[in-house]
Amino acid sequence: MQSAVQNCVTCPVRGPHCFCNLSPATVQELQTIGSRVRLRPGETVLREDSMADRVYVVCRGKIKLTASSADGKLLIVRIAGPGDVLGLTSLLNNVRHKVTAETLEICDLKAIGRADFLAFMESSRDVGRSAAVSIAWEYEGMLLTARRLATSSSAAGKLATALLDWGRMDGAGGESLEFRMPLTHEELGSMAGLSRETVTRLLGKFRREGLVELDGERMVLPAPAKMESLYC
Amino acid sequence: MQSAVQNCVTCPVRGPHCFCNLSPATVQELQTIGSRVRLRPGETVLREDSMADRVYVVCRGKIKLTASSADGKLLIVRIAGPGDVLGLTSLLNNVRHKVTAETLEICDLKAIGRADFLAFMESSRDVGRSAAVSIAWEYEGMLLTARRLATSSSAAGKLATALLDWGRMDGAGGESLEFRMPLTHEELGSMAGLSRETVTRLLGKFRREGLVELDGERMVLPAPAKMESLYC
DNA sequence: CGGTTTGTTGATCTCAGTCAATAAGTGTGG
DNA sequence: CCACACTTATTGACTGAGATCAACAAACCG
Repeated sequence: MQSAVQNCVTCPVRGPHCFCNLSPATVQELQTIGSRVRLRPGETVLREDSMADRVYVVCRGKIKLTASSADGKLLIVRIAGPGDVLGLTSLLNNVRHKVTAETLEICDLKAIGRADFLAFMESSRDVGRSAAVSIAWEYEGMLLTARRLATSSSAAGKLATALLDWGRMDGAGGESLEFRMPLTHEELGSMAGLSRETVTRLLGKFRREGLVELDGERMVLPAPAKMESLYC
Repeated sequence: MQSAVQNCVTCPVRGPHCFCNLSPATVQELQTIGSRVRLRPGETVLREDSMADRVYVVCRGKIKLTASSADGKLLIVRIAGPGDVLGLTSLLNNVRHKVTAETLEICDLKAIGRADFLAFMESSRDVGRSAAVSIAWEYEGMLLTARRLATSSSAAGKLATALLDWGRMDGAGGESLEFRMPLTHEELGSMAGLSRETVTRLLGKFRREGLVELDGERMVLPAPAKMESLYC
């Protein structure tokens, strides 16, 4: 039980789009509110259509966000990581959640009730700013997703763009992109709006063309530029 | 030249997701910064790939936001109206614009330079909050768009969902949705990810089925629930 | 072990994109 | 007012990409 991130003040998670990127005084205050939660892989953090009565700050682990349509088809919205906030947009809009969040790994979260969070936002001016930056970052990602879905006409284009987006978000920014790909073909299909079988076929094609290398969960895109020019 | 909205303090635009929904003192300050711009229909407010060096608050008129892919296909992101802010997410993320904004009518805008806006945000705590709420609202809309694009498999589903989304955003919330539809078939196609011809065919089909009534720019969806259950 | 999820490949079929031709509307200038 | 150009809408025919169905292999797991 020692390894949970216990202290916002000493926590090293401070990316540029990280919600916790606050002034020292405000971090102190953040430390005093909310409660810590530890979840095992596969647990549900928040559920579509439920009321947004609290927000969760991700301290450790990755969390899959999905949105579903009436007939059960899924869209993988994004994979949230440390520094992200879950449920914030729904809470601010005072509407029900439109996404389901499910842990992929062991996760540490900080849960903050609605009233506490709003009070926190009123109390320090950098909270609103940080929330805005955080949501703005999510928004830009969502925009890329929507554009990809709307404008890539071919299945190859959709899958290639989805892989490139993922790799650029997750991996190092070198010439060849290398990253973990924990999703099944079915889930990749959900991201790109394709069927499971089509994902299999296309990955095979990409591999034969030398655009994708696969080794278990490890995925490498050796020539992202070429991939983009060919299919996107 | 009298009709331009000249004063933030007396301006009546104060929706729940409106950026200008600020405390009186902050509105006073807003009034003192930035400069007013009037644009005619069809003019460009901001351009994809340009730097986000200012934000625009929409005071009057409607503005079409589009995102384009490498091969020139368009996605209509949304139609912005009074109280919306343009360019805010790009400015906060310090990246180039990912959308192009073009006026549909005569528009009054308030332009605020990057530095001024950031200073404004630092000066009053409700600015950050209001910005966060504003972006959160855009985010939710973007999420709906992406979900629609990803999960509606059939063309009819995509178009029906696009029309329903549009009507619910724009029109009254009664049993039958009635609203202005200023978009051409081509543009509707861009919203839903369809070709122009398919839009024509589907609108004809919907009309024959009594799901859509058209009279010039006026569009009525007499049975949104039925439409949703049939196609979404 | 058996059962379930995941990956792979082939065959078929349908939906919607594309091409083409035409009509209808809209504005412009003579 | 008409001729003209241009945009937008409409309909038909064709075709191809990808979903679906089906069968099976491989991995995973209690």
